[in-house]
Amino acid sequence: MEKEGIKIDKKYLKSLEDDFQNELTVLENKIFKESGENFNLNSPKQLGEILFNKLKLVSNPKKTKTGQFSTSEEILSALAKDHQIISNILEWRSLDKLLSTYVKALPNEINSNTGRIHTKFNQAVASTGRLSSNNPNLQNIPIRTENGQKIRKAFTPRDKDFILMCADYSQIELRIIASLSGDVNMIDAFNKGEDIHTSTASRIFNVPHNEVTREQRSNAKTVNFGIIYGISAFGLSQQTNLNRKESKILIDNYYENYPTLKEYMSKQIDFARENGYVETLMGRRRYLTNINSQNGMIRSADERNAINAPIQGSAADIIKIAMKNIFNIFNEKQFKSKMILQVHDELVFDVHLSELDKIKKVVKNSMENAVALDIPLKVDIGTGKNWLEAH
DNA sequence: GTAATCACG
DNA sequence: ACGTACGTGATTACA
Repeated sequence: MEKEGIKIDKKYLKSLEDDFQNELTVLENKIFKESGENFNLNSPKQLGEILFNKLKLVSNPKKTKTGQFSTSEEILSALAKDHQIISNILEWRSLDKLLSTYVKALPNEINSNTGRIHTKFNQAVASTGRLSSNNPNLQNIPIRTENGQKIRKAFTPRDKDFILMCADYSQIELRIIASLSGDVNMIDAFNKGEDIHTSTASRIFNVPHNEVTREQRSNAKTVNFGIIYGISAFGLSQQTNLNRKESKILIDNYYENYPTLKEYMSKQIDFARENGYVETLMGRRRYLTNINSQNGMIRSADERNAINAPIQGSAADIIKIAMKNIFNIFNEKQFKSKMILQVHDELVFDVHLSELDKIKKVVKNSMENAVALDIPLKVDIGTGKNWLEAH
């Protein structure tokens, strides 16, 4: 994958650079006018001074651990409703991030021999066994916002005879925790092919499947993610519109509905206390040296890791097995198509058009059957003339 | 070199 | 009472 690299559309990025730059200038002028002075918008320190000392937007502003005013997205978003300047700052921030980290930086990474970008995939960095990517990081290319999606479009097939293909695991971490725990309620939902978040919502809010509201599904989704992270009532309340008490009730409901999952989580923590490590499906260990710490906060962090590491790590094991099998088949069959990126639960391929049907089958089959769990693994595949379309 | 922020799964 | 979600990397400011 490092050697193959991925092609980007340099001209397109250049025009995007101009668009973003123009928009930033407009926002900048508005912000400075509203502030009554020019300053470095990229300095959280200067920005904090303006917002909270000069304009006095709130009476008791939150500070970071070094005593500086916090101007994080989380803090500013809460103020956006009442102050136009805030929404302009947030917009400027996100646009400037995209411009400096991606639009301007990526073209400089093109290798002059291949005309493509060659990242590094590190195999011994992440403590859970995931890969990481750097120089440049191609595992955090934007996708969530509209402007971010414009950047994804810059990633293309290597030439006119190729097409990009993405294959991603659907809900792999929840499927893993369902399988490892053996919780029949969650296993059932996956086996029936149900939308897992709707299914969870139906259970924890005690309403029929077809009466689950958007908000209920959204909250259930957050709880499902929280479970993977080693949930706390506080953490959940931060991520939802629920307060701490409501969050606790929801978590208790969750455990009542998935009792075997709860049991599994307790057993993982007990195992870690006893042995000082936890392990993944394939036996990769994560040592947890603070699992018996007297300091509650430090101990809790290791307890969350005792839950999370086997899940995140097993997902990493599984996709690595799939990658190895795919690589071997590609070699045997002497395909012209190449595997070019891995993004944790997703593989990206530069596919020769003549091979598309075969490649689709090989990849889907290899990923879905990398290991046998108590639940089927599901893989979604897409193709397109750029990375956004293929997704 | 560290802190703050924010991009992704 | 206290402080908290898991895993990464890049950019920028600033001491």
